[in-house]
Amino acid sequence: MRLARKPKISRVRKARQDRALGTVDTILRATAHVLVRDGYDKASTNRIAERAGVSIGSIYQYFPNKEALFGALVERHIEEMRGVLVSTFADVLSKPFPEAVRAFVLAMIRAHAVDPALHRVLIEQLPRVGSLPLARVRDVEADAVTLVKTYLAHLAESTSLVLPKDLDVAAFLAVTTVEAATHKAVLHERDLLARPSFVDELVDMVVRYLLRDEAAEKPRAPTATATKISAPRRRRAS
Amino acid sequence: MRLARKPKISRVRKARQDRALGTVDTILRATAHVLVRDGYDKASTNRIAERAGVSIGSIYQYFPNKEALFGALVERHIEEMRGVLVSTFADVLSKPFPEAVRAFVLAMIRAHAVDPALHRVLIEQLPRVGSLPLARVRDVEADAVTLVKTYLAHLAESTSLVLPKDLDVAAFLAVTTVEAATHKAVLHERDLLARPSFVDELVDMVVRYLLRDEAAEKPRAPTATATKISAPRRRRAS
DNA sequence: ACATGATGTGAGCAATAGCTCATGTTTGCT
DNA sequence: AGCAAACATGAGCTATTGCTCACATCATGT
Repeated sequence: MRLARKPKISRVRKARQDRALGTVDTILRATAHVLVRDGYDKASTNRIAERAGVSIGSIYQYFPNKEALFGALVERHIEEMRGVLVSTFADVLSKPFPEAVRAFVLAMIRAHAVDPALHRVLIEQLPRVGSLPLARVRDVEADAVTLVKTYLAHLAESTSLVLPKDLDVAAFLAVTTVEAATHKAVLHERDLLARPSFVDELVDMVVRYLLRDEAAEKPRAPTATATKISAPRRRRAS
Repeated sequence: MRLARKPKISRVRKARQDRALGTVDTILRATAHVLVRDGYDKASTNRIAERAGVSIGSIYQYFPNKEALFGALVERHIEEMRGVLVSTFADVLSKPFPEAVRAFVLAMIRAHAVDPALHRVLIEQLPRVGSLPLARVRDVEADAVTLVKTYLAHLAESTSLVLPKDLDVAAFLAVTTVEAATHKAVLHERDLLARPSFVDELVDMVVRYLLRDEAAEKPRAPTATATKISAPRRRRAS
């Protein structure tokens, strides 16, 4: 209600003792819990404090305001998903093409499976938490697009594979497609997701699109070769 | 804040006179305006009334509560987009395959261009408005998937085209892909959207995926034939 | 043992939200 | 013209929110 007021003095402490670290973690867990259970509207700071078994004062000891509290939660969740993604990307990039796509898809599914319920609420209500967390998500997505684009460029140079001309659009479409499909499937179409054909088809779709050769006829075509590529730029340490 | 209270008596009027119809329209316009300008959190009923140049009382004359107000706005917007979509679908279905896909993509872009700013806020904050409007959006999407699936089934029967085996997944992927790509492009990647290659590539992707023939080599392949198909089921009159 | 800063508490305040209702104004009908 | 119903008003009520601050407790070094 009163998010507009300028902070007079930074009264916010950083946790220095173990006890405090624990409190911060408890608060964030409670935030996630209440958010998932009651939705953003009902997730008042008082309620969160109650759930955490902590006084409201403690929350404002470590977070300047409600927005920062939710921001921290978002940041945490993004880093978790990002961790899953990045840790898989390393060997994704060294695989032959169709397998790399499959690994990419599987990584995306795993990343979305970290905490689906929280992920859902976060995605659905992210902008309400301020513009910063939303920007962070776009950063991650932009990173992915850049990565894929670079990967495709390397592929085009070092192999005989025929790729789309407009790699900007191609990378955007590939990432958007995989992200959207896994996102929607994990959140709303668990039965489709459970079918083996789901991953197969999604991989098939992306491979068929990116590969303009008779090599695309069989996903297992041994035409593609391995390519190393630089890791995605990090904005800060995880 | 006080959405939980049970309605004692339906005090809500239906607009019968022209003046009232105008008031309702003014209120909804103001709701959209404030929502886009200030975001959902700041979009209080008092503020909306002020913007509309109408007293708060008037709002509660036609909407039982804030949720219903936003619900009505969502309903309106959905019907508008749906109108654009459905009106294009008629001739989409009578076209040869690759052209049908292109028309479908263009229709989706047009639908998202109805009121992008409002669409954005609505999408981003929809769930907060209650579960009903969100369900309506899913209905529309589910309709699209069903429609595409039926279309594909007819295609498979009446032509020699080779399609994916799992039509459920195929239809889901096709709709999700086109929806997500156009949605993200319209909202966040206007520069990509502006390139001619955007539509070309998106169409190409879907066509290549759905068509497992040498017929897919050239999007303009004259192999595909026209097929008529029933219109999407409506839930209520527009 | 004691001092000092880090940590934790919770009653309560100012602001604002959604919403009501007593009252006034306009419209349509005879 | 006159009347009833539809329409419109807005001061103000209550609930609740985000947040403060004076104070208590704990952890640690000396």
